[in-house]
Amino acid sequence: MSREFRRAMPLLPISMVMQLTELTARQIRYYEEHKLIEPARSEGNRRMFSLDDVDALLEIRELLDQGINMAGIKKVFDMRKNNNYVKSSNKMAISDSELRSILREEMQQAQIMQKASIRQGDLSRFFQAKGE
DNA sequence: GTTCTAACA
DNA sequence: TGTTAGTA
Repeated sequence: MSREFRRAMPLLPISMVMQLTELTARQIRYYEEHKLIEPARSEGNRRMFSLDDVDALLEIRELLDQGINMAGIKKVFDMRKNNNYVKSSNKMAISDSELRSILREEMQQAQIMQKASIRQGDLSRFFQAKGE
């Protein structure tokens, strides 16, 4: 119980988190707006991040690198919350089945809006992988 | 000097 | 998202 307590303990200023995650302050604050993380606040209203926050941020960046957008990332996080994700040994940022699930919905939405929403990350490979 | 919010490019 | 303005 002590370990988890410390992981949730707010102690890092945004500058540290920026270096640890390679994310800009703008992005970190933006993700907070979208409830992907909820850092504590110091008396001076300064954000105080816990190791859990950094962990979440690292995963967000992981998904970002894979070409997933905010909407997709939100879905992944919601899925974890609802499915009560395995948090002990599973360090995978995201499973293939999950990824495809997200991607499928993204594709449908993109078609509906007649506007590609996630073309940046060469997502086609996840759908052509059948023949491979 | 660092971080915050808000807002505009 | 980047960046900037005006603060705390």
